[in-house]
Amino acid sequence: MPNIKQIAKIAGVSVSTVSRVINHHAYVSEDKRRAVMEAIVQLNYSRNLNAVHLSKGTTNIIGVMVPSINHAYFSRLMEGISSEALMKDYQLMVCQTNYNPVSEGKVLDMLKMKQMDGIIIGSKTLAWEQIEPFTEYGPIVACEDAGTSAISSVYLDHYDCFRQGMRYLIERGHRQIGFCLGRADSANSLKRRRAYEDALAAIHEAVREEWMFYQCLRIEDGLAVVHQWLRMRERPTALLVTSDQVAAGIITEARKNGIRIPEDLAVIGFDNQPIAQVFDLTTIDNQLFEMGSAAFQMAYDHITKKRTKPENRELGYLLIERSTV
Amino acid sequence: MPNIKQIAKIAGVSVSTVSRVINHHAYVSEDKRRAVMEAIVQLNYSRNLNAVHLSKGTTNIIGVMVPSINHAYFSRLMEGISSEALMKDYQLMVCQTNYNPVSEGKVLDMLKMKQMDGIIIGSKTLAWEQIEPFTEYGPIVACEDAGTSAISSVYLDHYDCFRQGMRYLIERGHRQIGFCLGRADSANSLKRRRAYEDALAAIHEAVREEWMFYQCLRIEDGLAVVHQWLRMRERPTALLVTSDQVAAGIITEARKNGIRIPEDLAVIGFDNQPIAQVFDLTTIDNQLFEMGSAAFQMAYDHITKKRTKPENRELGYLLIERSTV
DNA sequence: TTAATGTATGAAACGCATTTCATGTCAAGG
DNA sequence: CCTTGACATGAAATGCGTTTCATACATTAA
Repeated sequence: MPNIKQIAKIAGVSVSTVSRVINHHAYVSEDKRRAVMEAIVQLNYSRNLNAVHLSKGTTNIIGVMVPSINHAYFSRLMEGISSEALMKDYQLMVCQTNYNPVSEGKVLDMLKMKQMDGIIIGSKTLAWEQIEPFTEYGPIVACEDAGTSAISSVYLDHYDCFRQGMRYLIERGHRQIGFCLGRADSANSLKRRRAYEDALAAIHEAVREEWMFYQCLRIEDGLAVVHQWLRMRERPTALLVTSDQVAAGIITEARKNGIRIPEDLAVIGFDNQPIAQVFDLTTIDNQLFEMGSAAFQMAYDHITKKRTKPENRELGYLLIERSTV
Repeated sequence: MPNIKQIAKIAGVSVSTVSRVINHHAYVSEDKRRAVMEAIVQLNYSRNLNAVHLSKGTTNIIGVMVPSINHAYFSRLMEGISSEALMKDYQLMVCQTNYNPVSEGKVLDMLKMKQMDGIIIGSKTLAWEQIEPFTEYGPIVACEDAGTSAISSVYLDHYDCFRQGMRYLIERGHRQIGFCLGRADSANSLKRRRAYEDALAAIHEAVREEWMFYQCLRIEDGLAVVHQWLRMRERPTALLVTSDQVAAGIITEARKNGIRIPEDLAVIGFDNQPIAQVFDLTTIDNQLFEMGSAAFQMAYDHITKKRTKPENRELGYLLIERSTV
């Protein structure tokens, strides 16, 4: 593989001049520029990016930490990140962690080892305090509320959001309400559960453990929810489901079992994914794509403007009224 | 940021010894090893991976070229790649191309510039001849039939596969059969169309342009198919749909319009994604996950064993009988 | 006892491009 | 005619870890 030195020799110039030509610096005479260009073509030369990265101290790579690559939520989020990264000529290093703390730690280490200029956290299991020290090595932007930590974040208020979903259901006469969440102990889930309990308290309804479904992450998880629902003596008349896919699974299985939507069971989804439109699903749009692109922009700004203090940006959400409530 | 030199100084050894300790080489006395380890902890040292990459000439990074990050097909494929990469301690650089030849070229360039050790092509628009020259810089594995080119590949016989779908429908009495494909001019689509035409010819049925739907990529694309179907005077009684998502969209919209599945319209999907299970959709499982992991393994083998001749591996497929035919 | 091995360690070369600093030329302004 | 700034170019330092080569001592086999 030819290097800059060989180009310099063939073109009859110094390596500095070659570098200037490659990087479009000013102050290179037309003759030499042409000579260099010709040498580059002649030797079929390409820069060794590892040398560039080492020399510059940056890589134009952003790490993306997600528990799973194959999940509608993260796919949409990554699409937002990617679209922005593409425009800024940044590459994405997608790191699947499976919520494994060791894997998550490895991603953080890669930032320290200068393999990437910054990290966007889609979701994680490590505590903020364990992540915080790494902000020293580059911007870390979380796509969830990072609270008072020194981590930047783009997020939405899931308490509010859930409250609004509850309000919407209650206004339409529902009092028997259940929910479907993902990880039981995640910060978001805890907030949602609190919103749920507060909303029920406000209408003097008791909280029932059996109406709370956890580990609802994928479309197929909707089936079990319906089967459990069918076995209950007292059933919720509405479900707040934090994933359109799960909601779609519920609706499909419900219809198969003769359950009318929304008469027998009202459903509100989350994310406003394409599947929600197809199912004519009432859902809360939480702007995942925008969250992804905002997260990238934030990381990018910190890298290029060398900002250090964390930034927090709250995004809005929007209840989309369709036919499942 | 501390470097290996400072560690060496503090530990009272040479940089070679530090490197040996870090890389777990033999022949380092216990005293020095400990001294080095202590210095590393003391200075909170981490290697600069860019220097490592430059020095070693490899990066342990595999590039993944996909048109879209947010698409069930590629998500599943990438999941397969990722699971294998995780085990081998490789990182994934996911490059979204939007089928833009310029973007695709950039990915290939990154291989040449040693930013990655190999490339897995999920799908592309460039011609094989344009890709071939880059195999010189590292293994390129395509997740589609690379024909007689010098590109390695993991693929399945989409002609056969489509023929089998057609046979299944014909055996069940269908003669009016249509299909839904993605890109009209992709190699796979052409093969499928050929299989379709051959199958119809075998039962002496004419080919009808209006029963061929293209650009069917996402769940929402199923709606338009149904609406067109409704407007036809003569309708196909069965559709071969090369995506479970699209099939699910079709089924959902069909049911909404009172079309009975499979009585009025039989549907076969492709991929055997979770959504197919939920919809109890008859589908052809083409082992996307396995394709992804096989592709990674192939790339990995070429990197580590420095093989050069291309390899081609055909995977099987399996028709999953469910209730939509 | 000698030759051959194994263990241990450091100096220096190597991978490659960027960037600062120094130097030099030439034209415009005073 | 001299100063100043724009233009042009190269030498050398810099970023950092890996690896080869040379060296030296301690064993072990012959």
